[in-house]
Amino acid sequence: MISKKTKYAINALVYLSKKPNQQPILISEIAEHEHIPQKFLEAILLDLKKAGILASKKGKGGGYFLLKSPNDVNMADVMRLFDGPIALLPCVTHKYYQKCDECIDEETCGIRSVFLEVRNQTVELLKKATLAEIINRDH
Amino acid sequence: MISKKTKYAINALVYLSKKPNQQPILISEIAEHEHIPQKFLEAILLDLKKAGILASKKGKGGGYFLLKSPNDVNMADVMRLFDGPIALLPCVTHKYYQKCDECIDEETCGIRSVFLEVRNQTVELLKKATLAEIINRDH
DNA sequence: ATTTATCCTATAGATTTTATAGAGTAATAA
DNA sequence: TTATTACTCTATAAAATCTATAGGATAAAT
Repeated sequence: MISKKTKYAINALVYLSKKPNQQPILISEIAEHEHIPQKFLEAILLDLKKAGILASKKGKGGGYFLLKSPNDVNMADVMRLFDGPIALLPCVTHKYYQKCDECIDEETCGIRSVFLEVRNQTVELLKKATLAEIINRDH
Repeated sequence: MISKKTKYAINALVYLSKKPNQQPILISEIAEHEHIPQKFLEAILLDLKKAGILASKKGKGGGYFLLKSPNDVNMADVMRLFDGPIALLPCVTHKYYQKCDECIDEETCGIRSVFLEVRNQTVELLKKATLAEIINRDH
Protein backbone atom coordinates (compact mmCIF):
# COMPACT_ATOMS: atom_id res chain seq x y z
CA MET A 1 0.00 0.00 0.00
CA ILE A 2 1.18 3.51 -0.71
CA SER A 3 1.24 5.89 2.26
CA LYS A 4 -1.40 8.53 2.82
CA LYS A 5 1.31 11.07 2.08
CA THR A 6 1.75 9.72 -1.43
CA LYS A 7 -2.00 9.42 -1.92
CA TYR A 8 -2.45 13.02 -0.78
CA ALA A 9 0.34 14.13 -3.10
CA ILE A 10 -1.27 12.45 -6.09
CA ASN A 11 -4.67 13.89 -5.27
CA ALA A 12 -3.21 17.36 -4.90
CA LEU A 13 -1.29 17.05 -8.16
CA VAL A 14 -4.32 15.86 -10.09
CA TYR A 15 -6.34 18.68 -8.59
CA LEU A 16 -3.74 21.24 -9.67
CA SER A 17 -3.42 19.69 -13.11
CA LYS A 18 -7.08 20.33 -13.78
CA LYS A 19 -6.68 24.05 -13.10
CA PRO A 20 -5.70 26.60 -15.78
CA ASN A 21 -1.93 26.65 -16.06
CA GLN A 22 0.21 28.60 -13.62
CA GLN A 23 -2.77 29.95 -11.70
CA PRO A 24 -1.72 29.81 -8.01
CA ILE A 25 -4.08 27.74 -5.86
CA LEU A 26 -4.31 28.11 -2.09
CA ILE A 27 -3.16 25.23 0.11
CA SER A 28 -6.40 25.65 2.01
CA GLU A 29 -8.44 25.16 -1.15
CA ILE A 30 -6.65 21.94 -2.02
CA ALA A 31 -6.85 20.71 1.57
CA GLU A 32 -10.56 21.34 1.75
CA HIS A 33 -11.45 19.94 -1.63
CA GLU A 34 -9.33 16.80 -1.27
CA HIS A 35 -9.96 16.22 2.44
CA ILE A 36 -6.31 16.51 3.43
CA PRO A 37 -5.16 17.91 6.81
CA GLN A 38 -3.84 21.33 5.84
CA LYS A 39 -0.60 21.29 7.84
CA PHE A 40 0.22 17.86 6.54
CA LEU A 41 -0.45 19.02 3.01
CA GLU A 42 1.89 21.99 3.47
CA ALA A 43 4.82 19.65 4.02
CA ILE A 44 3.83 17.54 1.04
CA LEU A 45 3.55 20.47 -1.34
CA LEU A 46 6.88 21.77 -0.13
CA ASP A 47 8.48 18.45 -1.00
CA LEU A 48 6.89 18.55 -4.44
CA LYS A 49 8.30 22.04 -4.87
CA LYS A 50 11.78 20.95 -3.83
CA ALA A 51 11.48 18.14 -6.35
CA GLY A 52 10.83 20.70 -9.07
CA ILE A 53 7.31 19.51 -9.78
CA LEU A 54 5.43 22.44 -8.27
CA ALA A 55 6.19 26.11 -7.85
CA SER A 56 4.68 28.55 -5.39
CA LYS A 57 3.96 32.21 -4.88
CA LYS A 58 3.80 33.88 -1.49
CA GLY A 59 1.50 36.61 -0.24
CA LYS A 60 -1.89 37.68 -1.55
CA GLY A 61 -2.83 35.95 -4.78
CA GLY A 62 -0.26 33.31 -3.92
CA GLY A 63 -0.49 29.56 -3.79
CA TYR A 64 0.86 26.51 -5.57
CA PHE A 65 0.84 25.65 -9.23
CA LEU A 66 2.30 23.01 -11.52
CA LEU A 67 5.78 23.79 -12.78
CA LYS A 68 6.32 20.70 -14.89
CA SER A 69 3.98 19.70 -17.66
CA PRO A 70 1.36 17.10 -16.69
CA ASN A 71 2.98 14.91 -19.32
CA ASP A 72 6.26 14.96 -17.44
CA VAL A 73 5.04 14.01 -13.96
CA ASN A 74 4.53 10.29 -13.50
CA MET A 75 3.44 8.12 -10.61
CA ALA A 76 6.78 6.35 -10.33
CA ASP A 77 8.53 9.62 -9.52
CA VAL A 78 5.86 10.74 -7.05
CA MET A 79 5.81 7.41 -5.24
CA ARG A 80 9.60 7.30 -5.00
CA LEU A 81 9.66 10.82 -3.63
CA PHE A 82 7.49 9.96 -0.62
CA ASP A 83 7.58 6.19 -0.15
CA GLY A 84 11.03 5.37 -1.45
CA PRO A 85 11.74 2.47 -3.79
CA ILE A 86 8.97 0.84 -5.79
CA ALA A 87 10.70 -2.53 -5.71
CA LEU A 88 9.47 -5.09 -3.20
CA LEU A 89 12.96 -6.28 -2.26
CA PRO A 90 16.08 -4.23 -1.45
CA CYS A 91 18.14 -6.35 -3.83
CA VAL A 92 16.12 -5.34 -6.90
CA THR A 93 16.23 -1.59 -6.46
CA HIS A 94 18.69 0.60 -8.22
CA LYS A 95 19.18 3.52 -5.86
CA TYR A 96 18.51 1.86 -2.54
CA TYR A 97 20.19 -1.44 -3.33
CA GLN A 98 21.05 -3.74 -0.44
CA LYS A 99 22.32 -7.27 -0.57
CA CYS A 100 20.37 -10.02 1.18
CA ASP A 101 22.12 -11.56 4.20
CA GLU A 102 21.65 -15.14 3.19
CA CYS A 103 22.17 -14.71 -0.52
CA ILE A 104 25.12 -16.64 -1.91
CA ASP A 105 24.83 -15.61 -5.53
CA GLU A 106 22.45 -12.89 -6.53
CA GLU A 107 22.68 -13.68 -10.22
CA THR A 108 21.22 -17.11 -9.65
CA CYS A 109 18.68 -16.28 -6.95
CA GLY A 110 15.20 -17.42 -7.98
CA ILE A 111 13.47 -15.13 -5.50
CA ARG A 112 15.32 -12.10 -6.78
CA SER A 113 14.54 -13.05 -10.36
CA VAL A 114 10.82 -13.08 -9.64
CA PHE A 115 10.78 -9.79 -7.77
CA LEU A 116 12.96 -8.13 -10.37
CA GLU A 117 10.32 -8.94 -12.97
CA VAL A 118 7.59 -7.54 -10.75
CA ARG A 119 9.56 -4.36 -10.17
CA ASN A 120 10.29 -3.83 -13.84
CA GLN A 121 6.69 -4.32 -14.90
CA THR A 122 5.41 -2.04 -12.15
CA VAL A 123 7.90 0.73 -12.88
CA GLU A 124 7.04 0.54 -16.57
CA LEU A 125 3.33 1.00 -15.86
CA LEU A 126 3.87 3.74 -13.31
CA LYS A 127 6.18 5.67 -15.63
CA LYS A 128 3.45 5.70 -18.26
CA ALA A 129 0.96 6.91 -15.67
CA THR A 130 1.49 10.65 -15.97
CA LEU A 131 -0.83 13.31 -14.62
CA ALA A 132 -1.97 13.92 -18.18
CA GLU A 133 -2.77 10.24 -18.61
CA ILE A 134 -4.71 10.13 -15.33
CA ILE A 135 -6.80 13.14 -16.23
CA ASN A 136 -7.38 11.64 -19.64
CA ARG A 137 -8.70 8.45 -18.09
CA ASP A 138 -10.80 10.50 -15.73
CA HIS A 139 -13.98 10.73 -17.71
CA MET B 1 8.81 -3.17 0.13
CA ILE B 2 7.70 -6.45 1.60
CA SER B 3 8.22 -6.86 5.35
CA LYS B 4 11.05 -8.90 6.81
CA LYS B 5 8.40 -11.31 8.00
CA THR B 6 7.34 -12.04 4.43
CA LYS B 7 10.93 -12.22 3.26
CA TYR B 8 11.76 -14.67 6.06
CA ALA B 9 8.69 -16.72 5.18
CA ILE B 10 9.72 -16.96 1.53
CA ASN B 11 13.29 -17.90 2.44
CA ALA B 12 12.08 -20.57 4.83
CA LEU B 13 9.65 -21.97 2.28
CA VAL B 14 12.26 -22.13 -0.46
CA TYR B 15 14.65 -23.81 1.97
CA LEU B 16 12.04 -26.42 2.88
CA SER B 17 11.12 -26.93 -0.75
CA LYS B 18 14.65 -27.99 -1.54
CA LYS B 19 14.56 -30.75 1.06
CA PRO B 20 13.32 -34.28 0.36
CA ASN B 21 9.54 -34.30 0.76
CA GLN B 22 7.93 -34.53 4.18
CA GLN B 23 11.22 -34.79 6.01
CA PRO B 24 10.76 -32.66 9.17
CA ILE B 25 13.32 -29.86 9.46
CA LEU B 26 14.17 -28.17 12.75
CA ILE B 27 13.22 -24.53 13.24
CA SER B 28 16.74 -23.98 14.50
CA GLU B 29 18.23 -25.35 11.29
CA ILE B 30 16.15 -23.02 9.13
CA ALA B 31 16.86 -20.08 11.42
CA GLU B 32 20.58 -20.66 11.31
CA HIS B 33 20.85 -21.34 7.61
CA GLU B 34 18.67 -18.42 6.57
CA HIS B 35 19.83 -15.96 9.25
CA ILE B 36 16.41 -15.52 10.81
CA PRO B 37 15.88 -14.83 14.55
CA GLN B 38 14.59 -18.17 15.78
CA LYS B 39 11.74 -16.94 17.96
CA PHE B 40 10.53 -14.71 15.16
CA LEU B 41 10.69 -17.60 12.73
CA GLU B 42 8.63 -19.76 15.09
CA ALA B 43 5.70 -17.39 14.76
CA ILE B 44 6.09 -17.24 10.99
CA LEU B 45 6.13 -21.00 10.56
CA LEU B 46 3.10 -21.29 12.79
CA ASP B 47 1.21 -18.90 10.54
CA LEU B 48 2.25 -20.89 7.49
CA LYS B 49 0.97 -23.99 9.23
CA LYS B 50 -2.36 -22.38 10.06
CA ALA B 51 -2.60 -21.37 6.42
CA GLY B 52 -2.27 -25.01 5.43
CA ILE B 53 1.03 -24.54 3.64
CA LEU B 54 3.28 -26.29 6.16
CA ALA B 55 2.79 -29.13 8.61
CA SER B 56 4.78 -29.95 11.73
CA LYS B 57 5.79 -32.78 14.00
CA LYS B 58 6.58 -32.41 17.69
CA GLY B 59 9.21 -34.13 19.77
CA LYS B 60 12.38 -35.85 18.71
CA GLY B 61 12.70 -36.14 14.97
CA GLY B 62 10.16 -33.37 14.67
CA GLY B 63 10.21 -30.14 12.71
CA TYR B 64 8.42 -28.46 9.86
CA PHE B 65 7.81 -29.69 6.35
CA LEU B 66 5.89 -28.64 3.26
CA LEU B 67 2.29 -29.83 3.20
CA LYS B 68 1.27 -28.31 -0.11
CA SER B 69 3.09 -29.06 -3.34
CA PRO B 70 5.71 -26.45 -4.34
CA ASN B 71 3.56 -25.95 -7.44
CA ASP B 72 0.63 -24.84 -5.32
CA VAL B 73 2.34 -22.23 -3.15
CA ASN B 74 2.71 -18.86 -4.84
CA MET B 75 4.15 -15.52 -3.77
CA ALA B 76 0.81 -13.74 -3.95
CA ASP B 77 -0.62 -15.99 -1.25
CA VAL B 78 2.45 -15.72 0.97
CA MET B 79 2.62 -11.95 0.68
CA ARG B 80 -1.08 -11.55 1.43
CA LEU B 81 -0.75 -13.79 4.46
CA PHE B 82 1.82 -11.56 6.14
CA ASP B 83 1.61 -8.13 4.54
CA GLY B 84 -2.04 -7.98 3.57
CA PRO B 85 -3.24 -6.73 0.19
CA ILE B 86 -0.90 -6.55 -2.77
CA ALA B 87 -2.76 -3.56 -4.23
CA LEU B 88 -1.24 -0.13 -3.69
CA LEU B 89 -4.60 1.55 -3.00
CA PRO B 90 -7.45 0.42 -0.74
CA CYS B 91 -9.96 1.03 -3.53
CA VAL B 92 -8.42 -1.56 -5.85
CA THR B 93 -8.28 -4.49 -3.44
CA HIS B 94 -10.91 -7.17 -3.36
CA LYS B 95 -10.88 -8.34 0.24
CA TYR B 96 -9.75 -5.20 2.02
CA TYR B 97 -11.68 -2.76 -0.13
CA GLN B 98 -12.15 0.76 1.16
CA LYS B 99 -13.60 3.74 -0.64
CA CYS B 100 -11.52 6.91 -0.95
CA ASP B 101 -12.83 9.90 1.00
CA GLU B 102 -12.68 12.37 -1.81
CA CYS B 103 -13.77 10.05 -4.59
CA ILE B 104 -16.98 11.08 -6.31
CA ASP B 105 -17.23 8.26 -8.81
CA GLU B 106 -14.91 5.31 -8.56
CA GLU B 107 -15.78 4.02 -12.01
CA THR B 108 -14.40 7.15 -13.64
CA CYS B 109 -11.42 7.77 -11.34
CA GLY B 110 -8.22 8.00 -13.35
CA ILE B 111 -6.01 7.34 -10.35
CA ARG B 112 -7.91 4.18 -9.49
CA SER B 113 -7.75 3.04 -13.10
CA VAL B 114 -3.95 3.25 -13.10
CA PHE B 115 -3.48 1.47 -9.80
CA LEU B 116 -5.97 -1.20 -10.73
CA GLU B 117 -3.82 -2.04 -13.74
CA VAL B 118 -0.70 -2.18 -11.58
CA ARG B 119 -2.40 -4.44 -9.08
CA ASN B 120 -3.71 -6.82 -11.73
CA GLN B 121 -0.33 -7.14 -13.44
CA THR B 122 1.47 -7.66 -10.15
CA VAL B 123 -0.97 -10.27 -8.90
CA GLU B 124 -0.73 -12.12 -12.19
CA LEU B 125 3.07 -12.30 -11.95
CA LEU B 126 3.09 -13.24 -8.27
CA LYS B 127 0.53 -16.00 -8.80
CA LYS B 128 2.80 -17.57 -11.40
CA ALA B 129 5.73 -17.32 -9.02
CA THR B 130 5.36 -20.62 -7.19
CA LEU B 131 8.00 -22.24 -5.01
CA ALA B 132 8.57 -24.73 -7.82
CA GLU B 133 9.11 -21.87 -10.27
CA ILE B 134 11.53 -20.10 -7.92
CA ILE B 135 13.62 -23.23 -7.41
CA ASN B 136 13.57 -23.80 -11.11
CA ARG B 137 14.96 -20.34 -11.76
CA ASP B 138 17.51 -20.91 -9.06
CA HIS B 139 20.36 -22.28 -11.08
C1' DA C 1 2.79 48.98 7.84
C1' DT C 2 -0.48 45.49 7.43
C1' DT C 3 -2.31 41.56 5.55
C1' DT C 4 -1.79 37.34 3.22
C1' DA C 5 0.07 32.99 2.52
C1' DT C 6 3.97 30.07 2.01
C1' DC C 7 8.22 28.23 4.62
C1' DC C 8 10.58 25.96 8.34
C1' DT C 9 11.57 23.46 12.71
C1' DA C 10 10.23 20.88 16.34
C1' DT C 11 7.49 17.66 18.35
C1' DA C 12 4.00 14.33 19.61
C1' DG C 13 0.60 10.64 19.12
C1' DA C 14 -0.57 6.40 16.83
C1' DT C 15 0.44 2.44 14.47
C1' DT C 16 3.23 -1.15 12.68
C1' DT C 17 7.25 -3.85 12.57
C1' DT C 18 10.56 -6.62 14.61
C1' DA C 19 11.97 -9.25 18.22
C1' DT C 20 12.25 -11.71 22.88
C1' DA C 21 10.79 -14.23 27.18
C1' DG C 22 8.86 -17.88 29.33
C1' DA C 23 5.70 -21.23 30.28
C1' DG C 24 2.70 -24.93 28.01
C1' DT C 25 1.86 -29.10 25.13
C1' DA C 26 2.71 -33.16 22.50
C1' DA C 27 5.64 -36.78 20.75
C1' DT C 28 9.54 -39.93 21.23
C1' DA C 29 12.46 -43.12 23.43
C1' DA C 30 14.84 -45.17 27.27
C1' DT D 1 6.75 -43.47 33.53
C1' DT D 2 10.25 -40.36 33.19
C1' DA D 3 13.31 -37.53 30.62
C1' DT D 4 14.16 -35.26 26.55
C1' DT D 5 13.06 -32.97 22.51
C1' DA D 6 10.82 -29.59 19.89
C1' DC D 7 6.80 -27.28 18.50
C1' DT D 8 2.83 -24.01 20.59
C1' DC D 9 0.94 -20.10 22.77
C1' DT D 10 0.53 -15.61 25.20
C1' DA D 11 2.36 -11.55 26.61
C1' DT D 12 5.24 -7.90 26.08
C1' DA D 13 8.69 -4.55 24.66
C1' DA D 14 11.90 -2.03 21.77
C1' DA D 15 12.39 0.30 17.45
C1' DA D 16 10.89 2.36 13.44
C1' DT D 17 7.60 4.60 10.63
C1' DC D 18 3.50 7.13 9.65
C1' DT D 19 0.37 10.75 10.47
C1' DA D 20 -0.56 14.99 12.25
C1' DT D 21 -0.17 19.54 14.77
C1' DA D 22 1.87 23.91 16.73
C1' DG D 23 3.97 28.11 16.27
C1' DG D 24 6.80 31.24 14.57
C1' DA D 25 9.74 32.96 10.31
C1' DT D 26 9.87 34.75 5.73
C1' DA D 27 8.41 36.96 1.56
C1' DA D 28 5.06 39.20 -1.47
C1' DA D 29 1.29 42.39 -2.29
C1' DT D 30 -1.53 46.44 -1.24
